[in-house]
Amino acid sequence: MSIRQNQVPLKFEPSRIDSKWQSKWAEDNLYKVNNDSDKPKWYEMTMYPYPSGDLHIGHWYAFSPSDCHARFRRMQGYNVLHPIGFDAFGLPAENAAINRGIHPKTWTMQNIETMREQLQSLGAIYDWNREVICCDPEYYEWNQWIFLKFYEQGLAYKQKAPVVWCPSCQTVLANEQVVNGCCERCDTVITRRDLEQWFLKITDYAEELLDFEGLIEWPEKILTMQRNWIGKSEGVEIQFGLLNSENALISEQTITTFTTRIDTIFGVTFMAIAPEHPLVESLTTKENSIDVKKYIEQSKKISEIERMSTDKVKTGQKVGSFALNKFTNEKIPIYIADYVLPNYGTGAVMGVPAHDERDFVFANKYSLDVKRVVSETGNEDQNMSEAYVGNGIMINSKTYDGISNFEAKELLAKDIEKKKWGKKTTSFRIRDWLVSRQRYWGTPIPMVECSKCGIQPVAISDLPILLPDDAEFKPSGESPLKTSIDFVNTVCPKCFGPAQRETDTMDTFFDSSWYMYRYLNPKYKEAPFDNKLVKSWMPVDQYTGGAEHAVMHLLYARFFTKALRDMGLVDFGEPFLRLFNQGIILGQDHEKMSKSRGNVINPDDVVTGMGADAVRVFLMFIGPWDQGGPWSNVGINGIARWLNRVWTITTEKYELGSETMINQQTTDELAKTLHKTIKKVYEDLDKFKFNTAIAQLMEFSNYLNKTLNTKAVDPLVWNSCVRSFLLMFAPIAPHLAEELWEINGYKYSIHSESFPIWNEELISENVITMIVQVNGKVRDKIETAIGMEESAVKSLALMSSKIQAHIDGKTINKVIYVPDRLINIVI
RNA sequence: GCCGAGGUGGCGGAAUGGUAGACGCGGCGGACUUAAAAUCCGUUGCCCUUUAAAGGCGUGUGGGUUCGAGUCCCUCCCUCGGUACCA
Repeated sequence: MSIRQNQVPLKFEPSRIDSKWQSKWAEDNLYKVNNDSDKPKWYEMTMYPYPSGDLHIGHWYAFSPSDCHARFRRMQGYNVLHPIGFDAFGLPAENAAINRGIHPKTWTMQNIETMREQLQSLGAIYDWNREVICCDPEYYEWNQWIFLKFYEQGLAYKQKAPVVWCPSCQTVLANEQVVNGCCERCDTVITRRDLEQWFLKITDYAEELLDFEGLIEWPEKILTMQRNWIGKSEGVEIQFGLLNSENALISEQTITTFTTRIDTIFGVTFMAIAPEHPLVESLTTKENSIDVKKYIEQSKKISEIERMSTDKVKTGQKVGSFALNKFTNEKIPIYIADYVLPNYGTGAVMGVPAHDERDFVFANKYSLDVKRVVSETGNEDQNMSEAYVGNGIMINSKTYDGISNFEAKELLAKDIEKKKWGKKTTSFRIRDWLVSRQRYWGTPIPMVECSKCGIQPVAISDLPILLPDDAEFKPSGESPLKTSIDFVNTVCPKCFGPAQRETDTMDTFFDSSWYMYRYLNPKYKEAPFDNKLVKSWMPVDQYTGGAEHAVMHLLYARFFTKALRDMGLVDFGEPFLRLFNQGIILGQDHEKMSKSRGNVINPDDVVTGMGADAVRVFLMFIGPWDQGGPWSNVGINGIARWLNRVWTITTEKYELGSETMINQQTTDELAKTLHKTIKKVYEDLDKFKFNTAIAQLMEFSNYLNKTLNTKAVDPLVWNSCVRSFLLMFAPIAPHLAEELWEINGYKYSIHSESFPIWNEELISENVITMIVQVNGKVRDKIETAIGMEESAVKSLALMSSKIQAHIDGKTINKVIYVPDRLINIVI
């Protein structure tokens, strides 16, 4: 794919120009960002890449438009910080190490080397002095520092939690390593294991994370996804009594369920609890114990697989005991069922088949009663073919009959609280963030376990806790750090006796939750970030990146900033004020790019042949940035042609011949076109509408081309048009713009210039094309002066022979007049 | 299933409720050339028409609102993305 057929030859040497300016900019520190500036600040960030070792076209699609936007802000007069770094910890490094025997550190650092070079070929305004590499101890030391702060605040805690386990590889798997319930590497069916693991209490912030007030401009789609992810629902917790099969109360104990539909309490016909529920054992009667055990075993194994592949198979197992509905005094059977999740609500569900789809399916399968208690407009039929989940009037609910179910919800909740049977409560879907990874290539969690003092935090003065080089990271069934004796054996920070280090490492989302602070001064030694710089630069004004990070990364980052704020470390609550999500670049076949499809485009090949600017411009031109779109080897030729034309227009000698006449009208028209162009390009770049901005510039260059042929304007006017054009071109095609700026004899650098400003007066028209419609259909167009009266336009329109032909003596019922736009004659 | 985005020429895509198809690709015709490529000029939604003029039809489907709908409302179909037993 390195040689494309029918490639349009360029009039300039792109590789020469690219490297010429890239090295000049670097030498001059042109893009070094000054922290002290009179200009207003603009912090524009793009999500940093994982150093996979190869910069693919998707990276170009993410980075070149964001660079263009940052450059535009720069030319608008902002002091712009547009940093880049590497998300350098993570699984692929460890996999490469396991497969190829290279140390993860070596592999990662080599990849960063090559990717840094590839990134430089973009010609972006990155300030490389601020590069962040999070596998560097200089960075992860502060991960540990922040972790200790979280621990101090009670936001970090250790608890048993299940992990996905591959019995064959003897290793913990990440969710994405599980394919159809099997290990992606060896295809073995996975199981689960309970391990003591570290969590961050993001749930403390669940309510506040739902508040998006502090954000200026985020896509509604992302907010919805975050809302759903947090999953707030308000309901009632209510206790049920417990009976054995002889109707005797088992104990004073009760079982609590959470429901959002307390209005259906009279329709409860069974209770379903999670197989993991703590009361399962005590509720299981002798005659059911074998079956219950079997069901629990089975759900442990199958649940994950079933969940992924099948839809809504509801199974359960009777435990033998009964629950007592305190409102009806009815005795209802208790089941364990894997559709009830142990970690949501109370892990127990009151089954109301008539008004819940899942309960309905379950009741059908086990022949349980269906009892309708909410009536949809008078329908009291008890033979239901499906659950009725809507609202209505209460029936079969004793004293609550006849009122709306909304009202009943309120009354019942109050009643329950009065009787002390339960309480109103709010439930969240979001769970605490599990940050422990049983992996080598990550930040060591700075904790120590002492047999005398228990879990102890490492002293801040002992940071960083370095990742040892000698750990065996090949899978063994334990955290790899356990194999480094020197690492594990340490001294208790409290009693100075022998102790062991925590051997889990941190989730890489920990790194990316605060890297925006570190960019400000990645070398800062006193703290994770320099407060003075945080005050002047944060929060990030514009963040761009893929929508795949809608919930995890973006939610974690918001949580971090709120937690840091509550510790008094920052004084704002949102890290990213504006967010824009780019789409996905597709292959030429309109399919997602993948090696197996063979439709991958290697940007290096194209850049070598056509230059960075051609690639940048094409990627921005194919369509709206947030929609993504297909690459095209043929389509990029159009860009090459355009760049050639730009080259010609801006380098050709413009001189008036002896017989050339300067035409005032042509000059005025050119000025108007220029100013219209400036307005359109300015407004489009502002809103990330690169495709239409470029289209407008193309139109303008076509117009300039015509002017070049007629030479009917003064050379001074011509030169100022070329100058303005180049300035608009600069953020889009920075190398070529700089070269042409130099050829035209302007002072280096174009990238230190301001974006042109348009003059609204020059844009206003005095003659417009009036559309004349008959019955809403365009029949003629007439030139009229601006601001013409309706009556005048009407008589002009009626004079048109084309219009006459359509009216043809019929009576005019009505005339719609839109000033300076159209007139519609209705007959 | 639910949530979100979208469906416009041969293709990528433009269009504050007011000229549908900007800009570009591709195609066609011409100029230049021994020739080809490149370049330049012209042309290009479909139908009818020898051509032109003049019509007619056209933004996934079917309805509606409006003087006027790609755009607003309702029904359905399809594509893509996200998410999933949340009680």
